[in-house]
Amino acid sequence: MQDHPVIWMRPEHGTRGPKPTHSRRDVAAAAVRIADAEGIDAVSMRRIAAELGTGTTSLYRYVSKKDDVLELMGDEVMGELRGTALPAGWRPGLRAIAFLLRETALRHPWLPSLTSGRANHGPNSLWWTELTLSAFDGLDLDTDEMLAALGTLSAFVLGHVLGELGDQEAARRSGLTHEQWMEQQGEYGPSIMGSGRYPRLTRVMIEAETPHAADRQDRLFEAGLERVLDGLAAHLPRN
Amino acid sequence: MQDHPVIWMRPEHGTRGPKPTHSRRDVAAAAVRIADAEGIDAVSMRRIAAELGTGTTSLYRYVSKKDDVLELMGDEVMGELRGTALPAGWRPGLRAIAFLLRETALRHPWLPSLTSGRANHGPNSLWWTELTLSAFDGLDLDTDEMLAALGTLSAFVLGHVLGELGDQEAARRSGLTHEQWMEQQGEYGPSIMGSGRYPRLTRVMIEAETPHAADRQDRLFEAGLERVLDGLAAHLPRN
DNA sequence: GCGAACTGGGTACAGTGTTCGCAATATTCG
DNA sequence: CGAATATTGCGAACACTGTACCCAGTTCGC
Repeated sequence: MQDHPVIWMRPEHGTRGPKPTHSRRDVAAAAVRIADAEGIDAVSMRRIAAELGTGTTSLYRYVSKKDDVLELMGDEVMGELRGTALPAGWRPGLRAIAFLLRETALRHPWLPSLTSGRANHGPNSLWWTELTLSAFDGLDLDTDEMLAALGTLSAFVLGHVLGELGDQEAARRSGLTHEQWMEQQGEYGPSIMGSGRYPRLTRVMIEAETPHAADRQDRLFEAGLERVLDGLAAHLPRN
Repeated sequence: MQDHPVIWMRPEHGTRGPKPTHSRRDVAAAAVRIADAEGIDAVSMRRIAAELGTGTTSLYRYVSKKDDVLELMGDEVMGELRGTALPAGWRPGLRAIAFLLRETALRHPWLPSLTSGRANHGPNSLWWTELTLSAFDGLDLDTDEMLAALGTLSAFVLGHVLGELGDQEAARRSGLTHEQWMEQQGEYGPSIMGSGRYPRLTRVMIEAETPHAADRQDRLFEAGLERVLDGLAAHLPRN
């Protein structure tokens, strides 16, 4: 009989031997600290161990594979949302959910690409799921309708945030001005703007105003969110 | 004067020495083949070189870092869409775009997590961008409005597909029945369903019908997509 | 023909996740 | 109280990874 593959089903530690020096939360917190400061690629088992002042392979007493650490990290970050409450009404509730998710993602830019898709089953994540479901309290909706609405909303949020973070990284990795960006954009410099092969793209590159504005992504997110909520509204009760 | 950091701006090869044995497309195609068959983690420089029957470090004649290979892979896959045309009208056009993107992603499950966010500037990707922009032909829309609409749409598609693929992988990695899934779901087996701490989640786990249906994700995608399009419709011309 | 530019590829290095084994330690049982 | 047993910390070792460096061989422009 081997251990359960899901970390949350394994007891954190036995009752027999010496007390462990650290906890899973210590490991998670250390990993989050490293990822926030130096990026997700800096998170290695050796680096975490160094941060905790312990031996590298000692980590495998708390975790059975590196993926478990990532799972712990995801749930650790969701813990930051503990204590928040949702406003009344499904629309304000969903809006709040979307903003909270985006803020959390921007605070920990490594998070979305980490958990993208895969659901986390840690206690904080379960709590968060429970909270999001509470946005529909009192509407007596079909379970499937709720899941569909939440799925659509969080798909948009995840997708938007990934795009936003991708832009941030691209911009940071090669601090370019708008002109340089336009210059190097294409296949072969002139051939994109001049060749006439991409007339619409050329026009967009010339006319687009939004890339200049600092709050561009804020506005894009808000606008997109309202449209998604509009779309959901047609299939949900008035309230 | 060093080489340009963006691969598409570097000439594929010089004019002076011996003709290269392979091309960038060969490298890209080999990498795509490996990723399709064995997953993205199997794509290593040594593995690609073996697939091509060449020396490992010879690849660095075609590419200056592994990230370039990933960029090539992304553009290679977008080439599959060459030759498709969009139906008339913005709504059918956007719908077709969404379906094409999803189908491509499902055909190459490693793609979304690879390019998630970062824009690809290869020729095929530029062509695809041009095509998506053509969905708004004849509406004389503001550039920023077009970008906002396209951004919202593709955020939803990306987010949905990532979730769908995450589910697929989770299901495959531990072929569980619905009951087993429910059993092992929570923090500590009984404590999630029984503790009363997650009443809404408990209800969802019991009632949810969708996880059983084979075409569940198809229907979720279509439903979500229509809602997003509904939301966009409110801010776009009738046609 | 000669030199410059270019390609193929072997070697080497620093890093990675993870397995195994062993000494030290705490708890439980006889 | 021992003795058996479970558990922890951790060093050594292994099979990988990306890639910098070097050099020999090839081909083009002059």
